[in-house]
Amino acid sequence: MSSPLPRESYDPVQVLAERFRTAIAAAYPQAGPDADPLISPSRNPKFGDFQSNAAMPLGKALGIPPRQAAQQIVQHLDIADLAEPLTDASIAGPGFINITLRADTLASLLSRLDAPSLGIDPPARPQTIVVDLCGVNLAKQMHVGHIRAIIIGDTLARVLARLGHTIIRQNHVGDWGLPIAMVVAELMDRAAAGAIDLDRITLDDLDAIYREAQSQSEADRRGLEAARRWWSHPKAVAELEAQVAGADEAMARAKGTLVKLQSHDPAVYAVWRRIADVTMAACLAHCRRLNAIVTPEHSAGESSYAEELPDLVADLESRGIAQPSDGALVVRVEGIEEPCIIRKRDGGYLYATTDLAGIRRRVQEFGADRVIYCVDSRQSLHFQLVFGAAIRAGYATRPGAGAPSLLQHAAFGSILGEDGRPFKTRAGENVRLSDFIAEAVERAARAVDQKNPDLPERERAAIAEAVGIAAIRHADLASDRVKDYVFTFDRMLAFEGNTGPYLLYALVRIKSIFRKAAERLGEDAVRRAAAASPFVAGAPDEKTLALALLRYPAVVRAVGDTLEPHRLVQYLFDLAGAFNGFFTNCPVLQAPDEPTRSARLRLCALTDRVLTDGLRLLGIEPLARM
RNA sequence: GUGCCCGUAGCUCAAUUGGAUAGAGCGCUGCCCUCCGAAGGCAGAGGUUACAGGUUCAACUCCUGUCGGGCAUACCA
Repeated sequence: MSSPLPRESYDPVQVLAERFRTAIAAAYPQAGPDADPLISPSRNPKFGDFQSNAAMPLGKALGIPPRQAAQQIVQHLDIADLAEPLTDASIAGPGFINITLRADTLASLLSRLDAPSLGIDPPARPQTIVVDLCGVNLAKQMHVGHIRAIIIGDTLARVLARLGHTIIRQNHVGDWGLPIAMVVAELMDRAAAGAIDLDRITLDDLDAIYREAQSQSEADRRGLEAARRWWSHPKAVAELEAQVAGADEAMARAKGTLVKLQSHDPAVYAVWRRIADVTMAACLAHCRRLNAIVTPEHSAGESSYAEELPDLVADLESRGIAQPSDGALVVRVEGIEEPCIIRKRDGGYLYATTDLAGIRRRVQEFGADRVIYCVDSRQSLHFQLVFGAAIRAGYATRPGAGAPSLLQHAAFGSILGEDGRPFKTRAGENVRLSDFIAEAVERAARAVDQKNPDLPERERAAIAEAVGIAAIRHADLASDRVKDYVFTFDRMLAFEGNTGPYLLYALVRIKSIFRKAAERLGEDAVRRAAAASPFVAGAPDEKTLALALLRYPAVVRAVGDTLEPHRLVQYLFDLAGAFNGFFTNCPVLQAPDEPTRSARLRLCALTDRVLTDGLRLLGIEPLARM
């Protein structure tokens, strides 16, 4: 079948845009070649498949009634080979031009889409993109708060890689500084006293010690200040002063430990190493279970920047970018009142200092064109300051490049409980990530046992794991990244409506069709039909499905541009819905004739591929049965 | 105090970045399995998009103000 379409065009929006651009240029040469055809899929099927909104701004710019402009455009428009003939009724409202594609156009667009790339071709100039994700701290148990940085970061990395860019994942590990030194010191004491066995220490133990040390030093200090201000009962103050003296002593000891750590004192370093190993083993295991690609090679601790910091600060100071302020050293960023503090009065460095070193390494050593930080939205001021400082310092510019690389904070909101407050256990504690995942999988297991008790137990367990993880990832990606979202297990694992399992289920139905088809028609016949039958998009549900499929490449690109995974989730929900409509109204194996059956088999195969591709971008592993 | 983010159906969320009558899911009321998996589909009810102005052919979307909520605000990460 010879097609009138340009070879490379699978996207109806682009094909139509080209034709409209030509028509506009012919009708209104004075509008210039840049006049935007404003093609978009129609929201409402009764307005056809696509619409052009070009006439309104054009009419405005040229002082012509928009409907008249629309008529002029239509008169010069040559799309008879693609679309149903345009009539007076095609121009609606203030000047919308409605287009309904011909069934054979849809068929040939679908066959273009049905290439290995699924319409997502490598960019002219692939970028190197660093994605900062996960972000754990040593000696701290992971909790639900971490899943967003893992899941969103992993998804964005997958999408950008799919778009053909080179991705460098970076798990920025908080493994340095006084808090860690305190844990090291405490651990060494306890080990020396024979109270613990370093070889058998768990992350839970470390977490407990960390929190003890942390709360002690902070609470005492705050208590003393409050006491001085409010009570000022001499005895109470004296008592607290004694406690703070104890805390100060612990602090002094931690500082000593930190110095030894920095000089790689073997005994101290070994304990620190042990803490890092225990923490990272747990972290990477969690990531793996969540289907997030984070490995040791992706992990760079703050410790790896420690030695660069004095030189970095000296560099900023000598070039006059950093200036003293109130004893500290700061970088001023235009338009922001707060300064970016890079060295404390006592000479210590801060996380902003480390992040500056991080940007320098990522841009200048790794050659990043773009650095994306998947971090909590509460850090947004911090990143504004650090980005501003890095750009001022030139650290964000690749050697030889004219302009700074793109630094982006892909900020995300918090996970809230049903009461609208941060998601916590009944006791008010953070929900441990392991408990959280376990509950999701357990609930999924109950559903699988109930709905499909005949499957072997092993398979049921594997399905429950996949469904539970799918539900978690979907829930975390489904709504607008920057907003907080309200989480409940009940809703997430109701398995109805826009959930992970719904998407998996649509795919399971497709797989089931192919299983049955292979039984009845033979594997080879099915494979041939699925790979090469002419597409047909005549029935309404076939057409809806076809239009949904054709949107896929543009959606993936939009996610890469906006860093908003919920667009892909929403799209896949639409696609799954379109397939479910097709499934109920367009029998495949019972199709009225052989050509229809083959065409539908191919449509199923393409839907399978797009759905699978999209789910994988979300880090959701497809299933054959559930 | 200042800055940033947010306010959409009873609940949880969308709205192709300024386009037509604001859409889904849950819940509610009814249907649809002798037919490829009902974790599905179809239909119904449910809205002054917090409020008041403004910008324009067109505003949930942009601007100003008010109210309400969250977060952040110099030496912790």
